[in-house]
This record gives sequence, C-alpha cells and structure tokens, in this order.
Amino acid sequence: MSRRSTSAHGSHGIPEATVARLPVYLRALYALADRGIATVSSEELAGSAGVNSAKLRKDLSHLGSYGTRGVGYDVEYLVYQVSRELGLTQDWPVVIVGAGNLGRALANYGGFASRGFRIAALLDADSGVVGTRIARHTVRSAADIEAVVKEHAVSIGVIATPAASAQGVCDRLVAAGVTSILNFAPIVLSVPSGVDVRKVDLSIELQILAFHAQRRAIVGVAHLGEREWQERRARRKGAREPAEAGPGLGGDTGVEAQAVGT
Amino acid sequence: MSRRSTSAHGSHGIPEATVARLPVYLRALYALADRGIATVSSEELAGSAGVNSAKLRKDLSHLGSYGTRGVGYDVEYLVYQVSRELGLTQDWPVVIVGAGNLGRALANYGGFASRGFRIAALLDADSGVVGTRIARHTVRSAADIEAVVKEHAVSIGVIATPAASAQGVCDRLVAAGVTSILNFAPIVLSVPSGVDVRKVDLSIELQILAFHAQRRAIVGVAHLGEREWQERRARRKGAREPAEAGPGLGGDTGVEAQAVGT
DNA sequence: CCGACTTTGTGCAAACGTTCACAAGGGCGT
DNA sequence: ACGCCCTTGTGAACGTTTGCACAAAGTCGG
Repeated sequence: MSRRSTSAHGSHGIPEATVARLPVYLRALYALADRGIATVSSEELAGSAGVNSAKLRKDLSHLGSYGTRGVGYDVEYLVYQVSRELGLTQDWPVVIVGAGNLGRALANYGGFASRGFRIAALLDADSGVVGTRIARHTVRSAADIEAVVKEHAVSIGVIATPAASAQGVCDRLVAAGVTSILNFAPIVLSVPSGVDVRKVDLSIELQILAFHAQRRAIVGVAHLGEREWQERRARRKGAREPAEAGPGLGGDTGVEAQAVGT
Repeated sequence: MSRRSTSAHGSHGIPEATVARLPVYLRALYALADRGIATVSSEELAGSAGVNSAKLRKDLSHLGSYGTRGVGYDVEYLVYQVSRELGLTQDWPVVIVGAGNLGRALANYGGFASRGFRIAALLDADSGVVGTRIARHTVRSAADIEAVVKEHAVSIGVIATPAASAQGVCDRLVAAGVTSILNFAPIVLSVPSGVDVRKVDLSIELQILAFHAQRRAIVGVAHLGEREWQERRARRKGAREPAEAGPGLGGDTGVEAQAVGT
C-alpha cells in the first residue's frame, strides 16, 4: 500500500515483503558487528530481527547464496550485500519540507545521516522560520524547492508540512524531479505513476492499536463471569444513535484491556 | 509485521489488511462530511482513499452491509460504523515516554487528541526536562510510569526514547498493564504474547525508498539510448571504489530516475 | 580421508490478500 | 406498478507471503 510504482514494472526479482524486512536485518547485523560477532546463524539473526528463521533464509536467498552451510553468515559480508541491495552504498541527498515540530525532530534525528542519507536542505514556507538554523542547516524558503532539488540532484523528498500544503508541495517536488516521497502529512497524496510514496502516520497507527485493544477488551469481557457481563451491559443503556459519537463503553475499557496482558 | 498478538487468537473475523485501511477510509469520510457531502459511492470513496473500489467494498463488507445498492454509502452513518469498529467511540488515554525532539513533536501534534486519543502524561528520564511544560502537559519523571499507567488506566503507550532505553521502558509499560505499544525507537522490541507492538521507523522507510529509487535508476539507465548511456558513463569516471560505496551511479542518479517519471 | 553433525537454500502446500466480473437488490422516472 | 439503471456485496480466480520439512552442502573431529 501507498506504493504506486510496483505495478509499473512487473518482474521485480525481489518481493516487496522482503524489501521491507531488509532494513531490519541490516540493523540487527550492525548491532552484531558492533559486538564483534563475525558469524551468525539464520536462527540467531532471525531472533534479533524478530522474524522466524525460515523467512529470514528465504529473504536472504533472494539476494544470492551468501551463507555457508553448517556455519551461517559472515556478518560483515552480509552487511555489505544487504546495503548494496538496498542502494545504501551510494548516498542519497534528501530534502525535508516543513520545519515545524516534526521537521525539526527529523532534522535532529541522528540515524538519519548515519547510513547513506544526507539532508540536502530543510525548507519551510513560514518566513519567520526561514533563515534560522536547525541542526546545522539554515532553513531555506519553500520557494526554493525546485532550485534545491536540481542543485543537489535530490531524488528523495520528505514532506513534514501541515496536511493542507502537502499535496502542493508534493506536486512541486515531483515536477522538480523527485521520485521518492516520504509523507508525514495525514492525507493521501496523489502522484503520477513512476513516483514512489510511503507514508508515516501516527494517527493511523494509534487507530490500529485501538482496534486491537478494543478487541482484546471484548474478548476479556467475554471471559468475565455472567454477572459482571450483565452489569456492564446495564451501564451501557440506550447506547448508540446513528448520529456521531455514540455513548456507551465508558472510559473504563482500558482496564479491561489490561486484564488480558497478565 | 511488528505484530505479535495476531497469532494468539485465531478467528479475527476482520482481516488485518482491512483494519490497516479503515483509518484511511475514516479520514476520507471526515473530509467528505466537512464538505457537506451526505452520500458517497464506493468508487468515489475509494478514490479519496487511494485504493480501488473492489477492495474498498470488500473491506467495508467485513463490517456489515452499510451501503445502499444503486446509491452508495451514507457518509455520517459510515463514519459512525467505522469509528465504532476501530474502537474510537471511547477515548483512549495514551502515555508518551520520551520528551526529546520526537516526544515533543508528538505531544504538539494536533491530530492526536482530535479523535479518541488523549495524552494522559508525557514522561522523561532526564531530570532537566522533568517539570517543564510541553503542549499543556507538565513532563513527569519516567520513574512514574507505573503510577501514571494505573492512575489513568492507560492501555496504549508510545515509546519515543533513544534506542538504548526503549526495551527497558517497554518492559515497564507492559508490567504496568499496557497492552498496546507504538514504538518510535529503532530497535525490535520483545514483548510477551498478548501485547501488540507497532513500529514507526523513519530510517526503514527511507531505506525502502532508496531500494526502489535505485531500482528505477538502473531501469532508467537501461532505457536510455546507447549514446546517452555512454555519455553518462563517461561523466562518471573514477567514482567510488568497491570498498564501501559501490562504483557507478554517481550523484546524478536523481536525474536518471526522473527519466522514468515521465 | 571419512563420517557425523550443523546449517543453509528451497520445493511445496496452506494461508492470506487482491482483483475481476456479475448477480442481487434498491431507487427513480414514467 | 413497472422496468431501467445504478451500485453494492460477493463468489471465484489469481497472485503473494508464510512456514514446514528436508535434501544439499559445507565444517570439523578423529
């Protein structure tokens, strides 16, 4: 989802689900390397990455046969291969549009510049912010989008603006030549095919969590004795009208959810 | 991925992929409602949500038959049904641990409190930050995790700490009764079954984008005429050595990628 | 040099997700 | 009241992802 380009070219060679996990493996590999570990089995690496070992082996097999049977994988070598596959052996200039709270947090985020990514510029539309320095960058005007993209040959853009400006910024980034966009604004961006959009959305993640939490709460309730169930039921009288936000299910549901955790 | 609890209880009734899209539909519905639109067809709604209409209809069909054939869906009614399914008709107290750049940005994020979620507390381990006010909240000490969780019956926790503290914070949240965790720290959290973890990871998203961007660059190059290809090749003389950064594909890759966009 | 042991890489089947295409069902004009 | 037209809801085909289970292939001790 939130990908447009996938359909554009059929034979990818390497499955999307696998691509999404490679960065996780890479991180685990770096952690192992830092601890001075030279060799790792699929079982161990899978453990660090939070997946099962068969999946890990199949994923890695898409990159080639880089393991040694009976031994495992050479950590450094695998780091290199995965990095190369992900395109991290070159460095990617990134432009961040929006220097509000989020843009600032992103600019200050350490893991950003660490591997392969470099902030080419930080832009904002607010003239009160333009010119100030954030994380070693002088904020430039959003009017410079085109100039910055061409100047630094940027192909990855990060949108950290309010929702209202996001589509406009996106259009300008794309027109200027950006083909990969990471969108933090809570809207669905529309882009021409050939442009890749990924979104990060706090609110959506919370809602998904709420769904499961509620589910757990209900299951929890189902496990309650009949008496308690009836009590809750009674408290919920005259519940939903098809209007807006129904009453019922008071603020105590959180407690029910807790019950499952134990 | 990044979900643990799914396996714990077999018959969900409603597919995970659908759940992940419901918040998107909900947002689109709110936008329609704001524009005073009372009825919407699956085609239109799918358009706003960036999915195809068959998928949208199948997704909604999992909640029940809330449409009217020949007409479409009643926007307000559907808002209510989707909200209810997601558990947004109750409100969820959330605790944010970590008041660094990111925690601050989250606390200030408007869309947070807007629908169903309420920041119960903002915690930090740094005594220099504890006591300061951020977004109408006084930052409390991370030592209070257990107290806050119990006090507000919190079941959703957000981890915005450095990677090194994340697992410890997670363990304490879980021990205190939190069963849903949104993790911004770049590590794989390990939690007991029954606890739901979702992760948001800038660095992973960028790496996935880089993969596709690289792919496009290569395809783009392949599609160039032989003369242009040779020109680019020449311009790229003596680029990086095969040590860390692979050869070829210099800083002008963005331009090559553009070729695909058109 | 051989045989026991370990771990990879993969064929296969089941689970899950997406898309097509159309029957079923409801509104609306006449 | 009737029939046309529109849109939903869904059966069935297809594609993707997961996980099992095991043969292939390597190491290492003797």
